[in-house]
Amino acid sequence: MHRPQSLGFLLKEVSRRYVARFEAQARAISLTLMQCKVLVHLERTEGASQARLAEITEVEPMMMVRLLNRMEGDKLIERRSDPADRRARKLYLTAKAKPVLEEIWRLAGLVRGEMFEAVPKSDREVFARVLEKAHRNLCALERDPAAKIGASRKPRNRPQRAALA
Amino acid sequence: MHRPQSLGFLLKEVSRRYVARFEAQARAISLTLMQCKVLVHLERTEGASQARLAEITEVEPMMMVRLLNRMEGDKLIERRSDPADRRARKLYLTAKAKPVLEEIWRLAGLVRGEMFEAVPKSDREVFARVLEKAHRNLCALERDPAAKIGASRKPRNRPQRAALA
DNA sequence: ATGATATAATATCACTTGATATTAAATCGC
DNA sequence: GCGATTTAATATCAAGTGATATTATATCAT
Repeated sequence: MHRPQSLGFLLKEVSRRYVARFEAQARAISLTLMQCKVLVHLERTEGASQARLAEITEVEPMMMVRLLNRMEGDKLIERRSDPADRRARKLYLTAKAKPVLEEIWRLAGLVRGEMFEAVPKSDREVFARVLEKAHRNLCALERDPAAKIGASRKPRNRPQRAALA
Repeated sequence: MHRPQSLGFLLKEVSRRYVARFEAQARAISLTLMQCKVLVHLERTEGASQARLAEITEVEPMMMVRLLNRMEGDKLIERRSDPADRRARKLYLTAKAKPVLEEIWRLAGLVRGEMFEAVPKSDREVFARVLEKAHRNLCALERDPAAKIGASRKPRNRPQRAALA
């Protein structure tokens, strides 16, 4: 247990455990981390369309539809039709969402504290800066067609059907 | 784009993009990151059972079955029955796996370099240390029943079926 | 030794997630 | 203005993933 491993494997593992921990704590408000993320971003962009919010939160549009369906049912958000674009729906938080947002921030701080237990402040700051830089680097690679990558399909985990050829 | 956000949200996002980038590069060898992780760990524990390898790699046993089914079909690993325990199957790398492992390490280094582009070495080291500490902290929380967490189910993203009551 | 319990591997099923298709309405080129 | 293209939201379907059940075998307590 705890043996050092490739940084990439570790990064994925820490992320997975962080999400699990956050969601364990967030069960009291019955929200997933993604739902919380959407609420947090929506607070700063009320009136945005689903497409805009999907872009900001880096969530697939179809996933956004599902998250919003759920949260609309929970009366946390409202979809109002946009008079300027009859395709779009403008998004708003409900009054019920306000205290939920406070709780989200409380939980975020709580779990961050648990994760960084015994990590000095200066190290946390370096960590945050590196993480932000890594994010920018990876985003740039995604947009940039520079790094040549083959065009084949993503590999599967399950055994492929035995090729009958 | 790139606006600062909660560290937890960011962590998940960076992890997701790292995995996507790694797997884009790994398409040439038709392996997912999880498959690579299993191979890497298996190299150091040849002869281990599936349960043992699942434990080491922090992969669910059922997922391990599926990964191994796939990789056995690809002739990267072998399952041999254990004479000392007729339930278990001991795992071994095939000759075909050796060059694949070298390629995995090459890709891991490549993508790490891309991710940490323009990040000074000392910051990378701090980042790695903090990540390892965060991992240990989160692992401890999982085992430890200390932090009281409710017993309800994980919330769903999809709208729950309208309760007919 | 023998029944009770635990463990290894796997099957099954339900739920999640991602890719693609669909539909309606906007915008663009002319 | 009008057809071609793009975009917003959503539906549909296939594949991934996790929880639990299953089966065979091992271990433990007596």
